[in-house]
Amino acid sequence: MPAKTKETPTKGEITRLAVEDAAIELFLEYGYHATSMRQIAKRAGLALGGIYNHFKSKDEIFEGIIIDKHPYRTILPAVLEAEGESAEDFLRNAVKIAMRELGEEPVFIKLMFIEMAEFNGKHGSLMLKEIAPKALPIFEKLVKTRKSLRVSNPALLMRSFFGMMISYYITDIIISKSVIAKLMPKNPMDAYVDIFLHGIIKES
Amino acid sequence: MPAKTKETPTKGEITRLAVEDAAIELFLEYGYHATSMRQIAKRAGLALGGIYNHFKSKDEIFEGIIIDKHPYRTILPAVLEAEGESAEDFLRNAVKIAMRELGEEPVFIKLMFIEMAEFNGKHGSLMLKEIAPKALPIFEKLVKTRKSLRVSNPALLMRSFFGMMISYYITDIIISKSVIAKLMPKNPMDAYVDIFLHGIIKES
DNA sequence: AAAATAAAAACGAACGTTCGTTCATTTTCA
DNA sequence: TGAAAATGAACGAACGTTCGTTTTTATTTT
Repeated sequence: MPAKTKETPTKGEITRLAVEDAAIELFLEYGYHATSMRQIAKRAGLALGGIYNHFKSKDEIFEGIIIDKHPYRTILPAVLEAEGESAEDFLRNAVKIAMRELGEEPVFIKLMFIEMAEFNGKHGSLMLKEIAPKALPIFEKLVKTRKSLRVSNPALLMRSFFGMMISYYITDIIISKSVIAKLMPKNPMDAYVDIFLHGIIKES
Repeated sequence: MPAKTKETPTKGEITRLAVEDAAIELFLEYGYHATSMRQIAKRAGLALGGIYNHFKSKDEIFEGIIIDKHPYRTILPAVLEAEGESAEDFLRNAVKIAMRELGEEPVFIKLMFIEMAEFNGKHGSLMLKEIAPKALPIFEKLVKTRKSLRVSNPALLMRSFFGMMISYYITDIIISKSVIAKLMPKNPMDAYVDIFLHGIIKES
């Protein structure tokens, strides 16, 4: 019999996950403070008091969520395995992988809004401290080894890369229900990445 | 005697502004739902009930704020007056003007977070509908007349432009208290705009 | 200019509701 | 058979809003 690596989840673990899933849905829809413990309990399918067998407080639910849904869990490791001959290939692949992991609805991006809007960035440093140390070396290596890069500052390159990703999803949310969305190219993300790589100005 | 263009503000107008100013500060710090009417009243320097002589509800305060602080009020008109021989000059100037109007602390950007996080984009369409119709023609003209542009889709160009601005402020907020901020170039916005204009890849 | 007056503004107690959390108890699970 | 999990009533606190009243302001009339 192998050492117990992954037993069948216990009842408590199932409930705990159900609470987190319910809370995510509600937080994304109404925000953190406008979501009540009663709503969470109802959607998770248990009584109000039952939540407190798995979480000490409402805050702890949110913290549990941002830990479980944190990009360093799945997205970052996947992105770090991106490959490519040139810097351009590498970054294109990295974006593709990140998008695949983020999925259609970028839960983490929206959680970031909530965190910034309702917690004033209280958990922000935690979020960043997990990502930056892992990602920065990649961009440092990129700058050093790929001569095809115009940008020589790794931190700036990293900021620009993540900024591009974030701004894509934000503008997507903002324009998704407007006529502007219909004016976008077929693959807006490809076009977006292309601008990041080559800029908007035609080289003379 | 000139037609009455701007009389001295009445008492009510002064109080109304004081309430909005107090509310902005608190909303930016704690978010909308975590800010109470009592906090707003206290900071504005009047009694709880007094607020309701100027606003019908808490929601109406927020709406009053996003109308007063809306970019189409001051930022957009200023940006639309940007000039420049080439598209690059024009866009560089536009960014400079936008930054000057946004100021050090981009209140509108943070209000946008609150709106997205706590109102699920309820006012979003209003925000966009005011900006897009006014800004899009500028980018259309830009694409048509400036042959130096790689990007031919005006809507994409506009989205990319605003996305770049937004992502600059977001990443600034995120990294401002981390070591990454110290790794940035002297003028990060200039470097950021440069990437937007020319991309990160060196043309062969 | 002073007095009168009606509207606007300010006040703070009070209302009904909802909030997050606790608790004693019962049920389910290992 | 003990521990873990689930229950829902209960608690005190805080919420947005209302209300009757008083004070201040702005305008009109002396």
